[in-house]
Amino acid sequence: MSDEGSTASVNGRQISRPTLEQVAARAGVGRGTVSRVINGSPRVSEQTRAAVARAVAELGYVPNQAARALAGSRTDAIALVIPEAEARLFAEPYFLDLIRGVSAELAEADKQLLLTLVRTEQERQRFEQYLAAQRVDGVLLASVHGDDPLPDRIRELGIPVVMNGRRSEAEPVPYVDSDNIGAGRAAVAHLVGRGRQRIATVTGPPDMYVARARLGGYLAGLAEAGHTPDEGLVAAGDFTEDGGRSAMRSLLERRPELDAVFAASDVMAAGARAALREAGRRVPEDVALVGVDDSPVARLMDPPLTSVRQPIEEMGRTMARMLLDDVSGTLEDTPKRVLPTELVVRESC
Amino acid sequence: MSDEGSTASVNGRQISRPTLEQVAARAGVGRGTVSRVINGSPRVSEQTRAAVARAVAELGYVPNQAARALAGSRTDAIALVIPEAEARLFAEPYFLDLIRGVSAELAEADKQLLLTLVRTEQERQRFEQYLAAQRVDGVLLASVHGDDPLPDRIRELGIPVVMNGRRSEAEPVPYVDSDNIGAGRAAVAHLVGRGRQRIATVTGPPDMYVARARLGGYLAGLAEAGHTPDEGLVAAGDFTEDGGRSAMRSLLERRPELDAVFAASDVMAAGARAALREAGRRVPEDVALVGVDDSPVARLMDPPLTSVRQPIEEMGRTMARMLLDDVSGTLEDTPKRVLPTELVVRESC
DNA sequence: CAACGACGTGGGAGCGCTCCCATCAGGGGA
DNA sequence: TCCCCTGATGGGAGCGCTCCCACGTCGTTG
Repeated sequence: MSDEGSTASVNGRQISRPTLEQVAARAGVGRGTVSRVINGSPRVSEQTRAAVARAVAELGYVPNQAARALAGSRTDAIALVIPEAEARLFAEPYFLDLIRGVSAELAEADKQLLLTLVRTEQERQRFEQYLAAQRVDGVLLASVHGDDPLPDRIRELGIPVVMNGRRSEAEPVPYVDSDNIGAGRAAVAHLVGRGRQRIATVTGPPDMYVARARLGGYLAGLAEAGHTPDEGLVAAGDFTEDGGRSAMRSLLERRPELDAVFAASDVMAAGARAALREAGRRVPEDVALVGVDDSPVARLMDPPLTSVRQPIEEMGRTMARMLLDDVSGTLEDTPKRVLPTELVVRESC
Repeated sequence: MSDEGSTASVNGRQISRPTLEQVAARAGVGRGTVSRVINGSPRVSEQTRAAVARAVAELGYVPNQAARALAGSRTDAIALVIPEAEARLFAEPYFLDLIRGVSAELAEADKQLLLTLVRTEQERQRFEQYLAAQRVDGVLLASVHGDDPLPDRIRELGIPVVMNGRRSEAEPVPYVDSDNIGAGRAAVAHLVGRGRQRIATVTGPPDMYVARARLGGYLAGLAEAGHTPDEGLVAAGDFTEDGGRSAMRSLLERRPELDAVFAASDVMAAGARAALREAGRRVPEDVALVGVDDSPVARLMDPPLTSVRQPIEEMGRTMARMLLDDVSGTLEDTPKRVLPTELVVRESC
């Protein structure tokens, strides 16, 4: 009775899960040999390998993860941390796409995805406890603000991290970002190409690098087209629909003659659209509109919104790959990757 | 050197995590006593408890999760399984809301959320391996089709399961669903109240219970209003925008005189909206439209869409709570919970 | 005044792995 | 023929915890 593996009762019946030891007995080999086979070590003869494989199949053996983690001090799990506030704010499919990419990559590497939505400061601290409890081999961080100390703290704990986006131009922690400057430039270039003269922008909150970068792209685009920048044509939003609406109102008040708007997100573009309709401006006849994200709302807007697409899922995959490399020690130090964006033209300009 | 806890190197420096043993030594008590304090056992004197708490704080002790799982055979982790295909199909925020609810509830109970997106049949099988590896204490299943054997298989493994939605009227596995029949009835009652006479419906795929239930609600609503059902007013979609569009086209062809449509999802309603526009029908003047989900696209449609809201986040919370109860053994057998839906009236009817 | 619970406590015995060292055959070179 | 090296294998020693039994030490009861 003492060597039957762990058991669980199901409707009174006992289901028992075999252990390494039992597989070894069945295959007529030692524990170490079975372990070697399971972990794909080359130091096993072909014959033995086959015998062990047979025993594994016959018993339906699956290694116990907890025991592996304890003995080998690695968990085969990765945490993805998403601040709850952001999950509401952002064009919502963003995080689903990101999760999809991360998940796909981790599945290929046979790693588990631990999803952590962080709501409060208290939960943040609890998250650091999890890390200390050695539940994960590495951490992926989505949507970090400019002054967030978490990435550095995690690194201090000796745990590999990769971020989605960066906190500033000179980000010391490994990250994967999309080309936000390029996004702004592409949008402006397109509007200029359509003959627009007075191009405004609705930006994100200035404490986020992504907002500053898109604004930078907008300014660069204007400069390249020989336009003079005008502060009156820049209004700050906060990545919400309401924010987009009021930013647009203030733009219309200050510069009623504007004929195009680059909104730093589709959601803000939707708000801007509403403000334009209020003011009796037609899109695209009177004012052309471009957003960022190419989210489903862009397709559904009236008229459908031209938008700069980010390769979100690909960012997720890249982050996961970088992190796994870091965990396994095959990583260049502090890598940064910036993925290209792409303008998707629809009827709004 | 042999009793210093596990170590990890960080920039060449060594960070060591204390063990129970070390806390015990520091507090001048035995290992068992520290364990009791950590786990909140009442069988410890107040004085000892305080001494241990101090030692824990001084050393920054955090219990090693792998060791706990191995010795205690529980992982404090729950898996949430989402079929990848569905994640694309559905009104996308659906799963984010669900995740949010689950995550909130698990965080309160100090459990981890393991997110599993299942893409292929192969990944499904790998998931069963994970279960066998005892990585999780229980499983939450989202979006199960009528013939899915997975829920039963998991139960056979002796692992607690709760599903989101059900496979049929007589679902043997614990589940949390929303009142889909009530949703259909509410939509029809509203349309009837607005004087609509020829009310059509675009349904989901008939192999999903949720689709049949909403159709059932539609039929019940008609019956309650004294309307005679007409098969020509029923067209099957597949929960996609395209599906909604072609279903609407066929409805218009068969019953050009229809004056209202109940679409079984917002996404299909968006497709139907497009088909109506094509056909020159105005919404709501010629045809009134109601959807289900109350997703962001409903608000953004033109005109904004009346829709039946499901309490998605609340479903997530309820599922998590039920599962945790099941895991801890404090659960009534095979509980079912059906949460109410709510009509959100906008300009589309 | 002895016997007896109750309570608080210490620590042995695992949980199922990985790591690593010792062992054992063979085969080739001196 | 003997020795050494290589490749394959067995199994001890943990990993850090929980479970549980055994051991005082009291206050209480007959």
